[in-house]
Amino acid sequence: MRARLKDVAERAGVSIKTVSNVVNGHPHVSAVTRARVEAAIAELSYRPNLSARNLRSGRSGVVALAVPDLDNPYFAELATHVISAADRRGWTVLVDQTQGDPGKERLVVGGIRSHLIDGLLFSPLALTHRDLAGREDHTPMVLLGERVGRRAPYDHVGIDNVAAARAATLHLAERGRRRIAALGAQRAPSAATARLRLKGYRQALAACGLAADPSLIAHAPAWHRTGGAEAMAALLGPDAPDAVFCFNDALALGALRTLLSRGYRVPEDVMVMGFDDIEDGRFATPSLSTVSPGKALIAESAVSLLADRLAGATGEPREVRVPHRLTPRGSSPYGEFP
Amino acid sequence: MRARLKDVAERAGVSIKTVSNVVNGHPHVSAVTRARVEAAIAELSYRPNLSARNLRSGRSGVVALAVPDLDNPYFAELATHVISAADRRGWTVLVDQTQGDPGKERLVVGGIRSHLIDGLLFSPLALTHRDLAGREDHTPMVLLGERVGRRAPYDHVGIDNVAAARAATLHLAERGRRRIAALGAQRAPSAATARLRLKGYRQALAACGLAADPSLIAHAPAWHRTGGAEAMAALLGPDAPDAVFCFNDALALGALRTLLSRGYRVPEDVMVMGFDDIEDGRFATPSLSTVSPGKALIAESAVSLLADRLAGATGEPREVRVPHRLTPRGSSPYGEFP
DNA sequence: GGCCCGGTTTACAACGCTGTAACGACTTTC
DNA sequence: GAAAGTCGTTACAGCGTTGTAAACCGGGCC
Repeated sequence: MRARLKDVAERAGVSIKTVSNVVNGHPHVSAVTRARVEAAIAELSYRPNLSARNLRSGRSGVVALAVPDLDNPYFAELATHVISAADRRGWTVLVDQTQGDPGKERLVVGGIRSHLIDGLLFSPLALTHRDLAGREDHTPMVLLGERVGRRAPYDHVGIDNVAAARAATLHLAERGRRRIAALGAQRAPSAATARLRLKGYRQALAACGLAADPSLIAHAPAWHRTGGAEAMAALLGPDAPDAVFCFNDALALGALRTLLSRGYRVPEDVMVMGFDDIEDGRFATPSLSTVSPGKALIAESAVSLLADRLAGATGEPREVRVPHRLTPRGSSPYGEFP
Repeated sequence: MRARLKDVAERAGVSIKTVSNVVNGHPHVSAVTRARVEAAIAELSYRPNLSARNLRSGRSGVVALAVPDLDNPYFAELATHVISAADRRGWTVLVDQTQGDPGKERLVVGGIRSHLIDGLLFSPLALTHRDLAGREDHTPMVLLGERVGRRAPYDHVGIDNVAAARAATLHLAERGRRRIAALGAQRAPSAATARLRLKGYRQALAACGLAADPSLIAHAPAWHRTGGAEAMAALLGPDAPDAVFCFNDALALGALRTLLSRGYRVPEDVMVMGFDDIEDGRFATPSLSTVSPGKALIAESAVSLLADRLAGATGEPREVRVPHRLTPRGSSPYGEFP
């Protein structure tokens, strides 16, 4: 059987509480006693029982990260950063996959694991502010990605999607492209990110005096490669675009594949721009231009906001805007084309 | 404050234990009482305190999954399957990233979270059987990937790497290639997977009567895209290979990039074969031929083995070999080339 | 009517830990 | 030399839950 405080105490010839004090690094323990206790701890290879500690203290040292899907490289990369940031604070991360399913998302915010976790980092996909408004669980929560409703009383970390999408579109226009398509529009009421990126795209067109041709807007119900490949196919034809701004990198990689397999040259015939800066894009051929959202900083900010709440901060919900960066690569290069 | 059993009991006018019985679905609770208790539970939106339950029962319902890095698409995809498989059994998954660091790996198997988790699924990278042999923690553990040492007393799930590598190499030889390179060899004593795949490669060459040219074996200290790109560059030159078997898909995608950017045609000049069947490979141009290791089945088997141990199974360590499949795609197609 | 039996409900203790308060021994201060 | 403080250590209670064992209650049987 595993050793308990009691066993260590008996072995060291002190009281249980003294062992507890040593374990927790309390002051007012004499050097001699401390040494004896530490020896006993080592001999029995004692480890604190976290369940008991949690029960007593109400804290578990575990935070949950709920994302749609770790298959998605963006979330996988975000998760590594969150785990690192949490680790730096001595926390462990428990990962929930919601699959973007409203039911599962509701379970997560409803506190399905509430007694196990101290806080929740949640990247919602399907839930609207309505769902969050009625939240009964009181575990601190920080929202990642798009803000869900203007009034949701939760800390939020995200980027300025409108500005980023505008910059990405302008980047294509600056390279002389006139028929710039947008790929990844969505109709669902919860698709806030898609709406904002489309808005930025339209602002950029307007700023350049380019007409907003509705046939250049391609919808994609899900933002993965297959959807990008299909949506790109729908854009091609007699009036094919000369550039396409995809609302994320997965869509862009799918689009790239369709373009190349149909004999289009990238970037010469069609420039491609993504969003997210996932590792794969860097190694595509040609390498994928993209918007880099600073994932490490997003993760760090989110964990930091949560840390404040766990430390008892009660003020107004805070809004963190993490800066983004345009990262031009081979699919939209500077310079001349033949 | 959050409701406890006691609060529900008072509201329903019964004892604490009766509420506990209802919550746990015990028999011998009258329909009337059950209904009253359930109403009270709903009104107070009671949720069991998992810490207390764990303390009492010694079970947490949490299993840990320790992988080198979620950034790596192979592990990200594996993680999604593990999380799903665990979810089906009502378990939650806590993810640890070891970064392939021996120190962190040792912490994980040493039981750093032992009181928090019921079991451990561990995909070792750096640890050898020596490290595992002295394991003191008694949390059930199942090893994923390469077997660490022949005698480690742990259940293990993996694929037949030698056979898979042999099949992949033969596949290239069958398409008429004679100078087939291997990319991803490693010298570290812990690099069991690399050794086995190299062995399969050599067996295939021998079976075809092809000479084993040492200059065709490229080393890569880490199996990511950058390493693949660099190793591929080292293989090129006057005696460039006409096919390359990469020990995983990330290496292959890096190699692909080097080949294309240097003007080689794939598959005409050089065929490329990967290993792992990650999503990215499917969307590369050309799409990447690979070995599919059945990740869903690996995850399911591992969770199932762990479930048996948690249920008290004590027999000999079990060895599960999950079948693999050769998945030819554009980078090594059937048919003729100009 | 008393007794036993089965289903239903309950009191109690314990899981391992830590905050509180109090204790004893020793030092400092007037 | 007595009072006041300081330091190191301890006893105790309680966090919310569940297993155990015992109490309770009504119906069927002798």
